[in-house]
Amino acid sequence: MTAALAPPAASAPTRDVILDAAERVFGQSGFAGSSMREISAAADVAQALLHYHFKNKEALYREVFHRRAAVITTHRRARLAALFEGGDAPTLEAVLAIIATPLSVIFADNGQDSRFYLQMVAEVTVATDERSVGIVDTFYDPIGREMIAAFMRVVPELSPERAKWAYLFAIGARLQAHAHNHRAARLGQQDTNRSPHELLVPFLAAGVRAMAALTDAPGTSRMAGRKASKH
Amino acid sequence: MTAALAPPAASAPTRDVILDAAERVFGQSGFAGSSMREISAAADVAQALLHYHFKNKEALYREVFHRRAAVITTHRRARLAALFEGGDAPTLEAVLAIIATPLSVIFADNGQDSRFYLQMVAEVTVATDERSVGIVDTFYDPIGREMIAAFMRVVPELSPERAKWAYLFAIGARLQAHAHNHRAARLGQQDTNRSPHELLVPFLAAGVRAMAALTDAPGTSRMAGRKASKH
DNA sequence: GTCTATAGTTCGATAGAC
DNA sequence: GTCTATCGAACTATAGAC
Repeated sequence: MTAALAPPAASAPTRDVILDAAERVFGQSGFAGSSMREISAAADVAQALLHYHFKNKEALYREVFHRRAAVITTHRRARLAALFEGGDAPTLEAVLAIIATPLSVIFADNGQDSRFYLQMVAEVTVATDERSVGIVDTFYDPIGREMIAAFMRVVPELSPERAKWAYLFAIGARLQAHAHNHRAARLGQQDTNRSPHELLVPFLAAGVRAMAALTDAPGTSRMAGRKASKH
Repeated sequence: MTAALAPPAASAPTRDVILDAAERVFGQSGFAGSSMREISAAADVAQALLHYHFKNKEALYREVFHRRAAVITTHRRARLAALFEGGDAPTLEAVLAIIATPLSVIFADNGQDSRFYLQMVAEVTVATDERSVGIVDTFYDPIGREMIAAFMRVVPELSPERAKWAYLFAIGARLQAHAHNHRAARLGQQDTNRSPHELLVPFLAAGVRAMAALTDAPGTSRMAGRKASKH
């Protein structure tokens, strides 16, 4: 990797310095709660430089997502492909483990760098404004559809409708767990436990299987028999 | 209920008109993305009136939470008490159904009124800034602790640690499901299915039981009980 | 590419008439 | 209690020197 062959011939380092700072600030304060001034101060560059490298605030915001999501989607796609290219069917747990994989594993950092990005993901995932919906549609809908399809392949009894909800429940649980950890860390509370990734996968797997086993009648669950989770 | 005995002798109607508008605007655009001007326009009152009835923007924001959360917490507490006052132990499903109960049931509306409020809850629940954390601590931590305690009563094998994660997973899944529905409604997409409340409870119940049945997480036993981490 | 300076807008909050 | 009018601060974005 000689410096002469840097990606687009533009000054990549400064661009990334800005993106790093933007990720930190946006992650902590959200889109509307962050100012270009604050980001430029965090990046230790002039504010005008943000507009030189990126068109405006929203473009900068989107670029932070683009930089990370491209890597994440590639990673997840590769692991999905690896799971299904073998002869035998993978387990539901293996598919869920892809979603539950911490970003620190994907980006090989100590978790500090990708932490704020996950806050940004959480914001756009629960928000319903146009900007947020557009970002999710662009960067996370494609891999989301592939995950839902994978759910149906490893649990054939799962209807498309329920597979969709399974995915949404999984994303929600994962982001909430992260927010809680992030919050605890921010408050300086010592985390008595490790992150709940070991709990998340079994939790979600059992939930998905239960949904697949549900008969259609709503409200008649009565006791929802405990027969056989086939594991 | 004669009008003469209205709650605090202050002009309650106008206050509520403002709170309704604030809920709508805050729910759609978040705290930082909403302006007092926009809220006053939505309420069709002068902007100065917002500052007369509420000290400032943040106080107005908190008051929206206060108005709703008081009712929600009372409702959940009553249902928890009703569950446990009987002689026999309630099911996990019954406890989870309290969390999954739509706000439209609690407030007896058609779901339009409380929809934006749930967006506000989602925002502060995933965010980690001081304002959001403070609101969750004030309005949702108490009932959250009671819910976690209830989990442990109906599933005695559940450790406090895992009960906490179960609660967080449940909240995350519920809010994510709402955001998806809200988003679909905003985009004018017809919802082919009903809200996933019938799916949510069995999903969560199976997940919680699976967590309770887990032997100590694989590969974690070694880390347990070491002295304070040096960080 | 990076800076300083600033134009033009919007914001939260207040003063004061009624 | 409710309004109009406005202040001062903060914001995004751009112009232009280097």
